Amino acid sequence: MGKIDDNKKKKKEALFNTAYELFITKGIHSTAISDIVENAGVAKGTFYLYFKDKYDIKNKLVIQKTKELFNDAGNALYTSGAHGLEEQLIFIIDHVINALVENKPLLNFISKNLVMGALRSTLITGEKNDNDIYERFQELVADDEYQYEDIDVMLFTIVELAGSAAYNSILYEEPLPFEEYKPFLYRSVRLIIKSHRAQ
Amino acid sequence: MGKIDDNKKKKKEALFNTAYELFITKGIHSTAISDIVENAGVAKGTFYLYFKDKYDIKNKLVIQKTKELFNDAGNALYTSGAHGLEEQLIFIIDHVINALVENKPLLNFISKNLVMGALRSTLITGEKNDNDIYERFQELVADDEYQYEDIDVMLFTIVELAGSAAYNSILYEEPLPFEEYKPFLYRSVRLIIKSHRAQ
Amino acid sequence: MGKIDDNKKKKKEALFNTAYELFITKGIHSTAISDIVENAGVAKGTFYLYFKDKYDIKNKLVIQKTKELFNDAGNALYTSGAHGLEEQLIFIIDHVINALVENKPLLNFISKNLVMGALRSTLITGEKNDNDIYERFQELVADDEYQYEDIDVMLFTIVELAGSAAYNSILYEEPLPFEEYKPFLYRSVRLIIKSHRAQ
Amino acid sequence: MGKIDDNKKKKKEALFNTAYELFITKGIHSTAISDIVENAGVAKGTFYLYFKDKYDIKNKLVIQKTKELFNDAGNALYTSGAHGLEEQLIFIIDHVINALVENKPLLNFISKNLVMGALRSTLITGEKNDNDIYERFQELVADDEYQYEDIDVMLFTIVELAGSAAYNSILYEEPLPFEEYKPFLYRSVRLIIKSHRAQ
DNA sequence: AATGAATGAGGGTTCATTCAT
DNA sequence: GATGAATGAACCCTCATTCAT
Repeated sequence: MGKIDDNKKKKKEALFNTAYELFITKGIHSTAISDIVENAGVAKGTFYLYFKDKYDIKNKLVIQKTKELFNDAGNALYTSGAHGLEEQLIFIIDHVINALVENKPLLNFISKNLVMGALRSTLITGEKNDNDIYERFQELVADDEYQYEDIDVMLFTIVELAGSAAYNSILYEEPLPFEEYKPFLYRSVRLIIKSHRAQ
Repeated sequence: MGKIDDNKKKKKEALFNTAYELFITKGIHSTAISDIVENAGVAKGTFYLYFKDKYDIKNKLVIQKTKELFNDAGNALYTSGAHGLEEQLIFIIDHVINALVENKPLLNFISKNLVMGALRSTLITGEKNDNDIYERFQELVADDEYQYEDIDVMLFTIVELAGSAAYNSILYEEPLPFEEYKPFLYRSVRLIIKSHRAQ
Repeated sequence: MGKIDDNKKKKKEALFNTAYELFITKGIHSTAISDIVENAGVAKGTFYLYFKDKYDIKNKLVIQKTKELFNDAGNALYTSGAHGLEEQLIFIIDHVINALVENKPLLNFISKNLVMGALRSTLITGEKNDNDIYERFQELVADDEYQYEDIDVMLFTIVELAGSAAYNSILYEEPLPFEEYKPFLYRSVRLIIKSHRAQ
Repeated sequence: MGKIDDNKKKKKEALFNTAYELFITKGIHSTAISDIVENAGVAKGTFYLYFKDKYDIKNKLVIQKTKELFNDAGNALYTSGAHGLEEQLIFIIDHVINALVENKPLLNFISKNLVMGALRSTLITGEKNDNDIYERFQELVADDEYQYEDIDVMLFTIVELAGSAAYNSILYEEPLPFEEYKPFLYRSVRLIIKSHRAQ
């Protein structure tokens, strides 16, 4: 029983990892399901036991990878000594973006997809995840010395701006190489945060 | 001669228009080149006389449609009575977004692609277009009572934020239906503009 | 023991019923064994304990359903007051066809398959079934005031004609809607019966 | 132009012939489209230029072969010296059935499908075919010394009975080998014909 | 320049069957 | 006997691209 379930998990994991590797190496379009199963060492039919089609596994990967990025940032926050919501959000954004600077294929993969959706997906799926970044955000906001209004709007705006701008800046150096654009981006982020403080 | 050129232009135009219609109706993925040529009333081989492949025509369409959106906004600005860069940029953004609210398939099509890139593409292609929105921006900035620094950065940041946020808000009502999100978005845009004023 | 046998019978029955339901709803071609076992609530491997493959269960169903049709007609005959072989055979044919008119999916399913074969299958399988329609036919013939020659040929000819003609007439209204074709069909059937009377 | 059209016809013909050969050799179910195109010496895609799918080509083959059978019988009728509708129809039925006795795979292929439908399909498609068997029937009826009522019904009934009965009798010797069943069948056919004479 | 028949590699998907548990 | 995860051959069909006309 445990054995079978273990095996199932292992196969799904193998497909997941292999698909990710191929997606970022060859691109989604050029990755065939047959590529995935071959590299994962499972039969073709097995793929369809776990995923509906190529876009199903892609979406699940985007969500997983996005969460990992933010969870890593959340974990790093503990030892960072960042104080106050503003510094903490900047720290998280910065941590995520730095990871993407180091991993451009990943940036290209998650592209501008689903960023905020991915973060909220835990709530939607209902899976309890005590490392959950979305809940962490709420706590950070609650713990700040200031009161904030429309927290979801604030987070959404920051994440969309950072994601969209970083994507172009990192991958295409547009309008500037990211290192040069960074101060502008963070200045905007800080303004957005401040604008959500209850007066 | 002029007639032949006319005919050539007509065929290219037909392919362009047909492709757009199909892309927003059926989606890019589900639109085959054979669909395009059939509906355009030209032969399959003809497609390849004018475009490299499906993605070539797609990219050109995204650029064209983006420019149209901004040019329309730019034209409306003349009769709007909006004064000052802040009001003028808000007017343009608002005009573009309203058009997208009314045309969600178009929003879905240009999605988050190439927004800024499309605007700057005139410079890249070198085609002189005296209606050019990018130049218009420069003029608006120059004419304002304030001085601005890092104008490209400012425009980029605004356009990326507005594009990315509007996309989610209009199509998925995430985090709020657009009408409710709008005040927040415009508040952020104004902050970004102000932050680029030379002190 | 009886319980186990009961359980076995129940599973086989469940597969049988489910397969029939799916065959007439989705068609044989579009019904997969996985559909059958899923709906029957048994495991895939269990199917193979009872049937060789999809066509095995299909054939058995056609035979069963055909017999049910004729047995129902035979039972109704008791209370019908039909006298003489001619009226009795017409009664049976009419009863069967009426049932098919009311159940076109069933007509489509048994189609033109195996009609006579199904009726004689009892003899082949050797299963004793005291309600057996084929034996009933023999009795009806024996009890008639006339003597008949080549009884099997007569029954075969009637059943093939009625089955084949009714199929087209009911399902496709070809060459006429069945209600209009019926008098012609029954006239022919009566002629065939009469032609088998020993002169 | 003529060359291209010639070529098209040749390819379609090749597919048609090859499919027929394979259908009667291996069976429809076991014949893959890839088998057909391979043997026909054309590319896979070419198949779909001419036929929707396997069942499209099958249906067209059944119609074609059925027509050929009846047209051959119709042609033989000219030199047969058969006089009167009764003899003529018996001649045609007999000619067709003899051909099927000699070609059991063909009998198995057209099975009980579409018999009457195939004969009437010319009328439906509107293709003018001066050899058309359905029109020939009308003429034979018109030329007979008797008047007939409900001619379509008569032809339909005869063809369905003959087709259905011959199928079982020839292929399965059920209820008798065909040579022995034949007299019974033809007796029934004659009765049906006579029953349609205007009194 | 324009055509459109032909190509055939390649993709996605299904599903009967097996077999370790 | 019963299970159901895994298999992988098989199949259908699409479609970008070519090229003779």
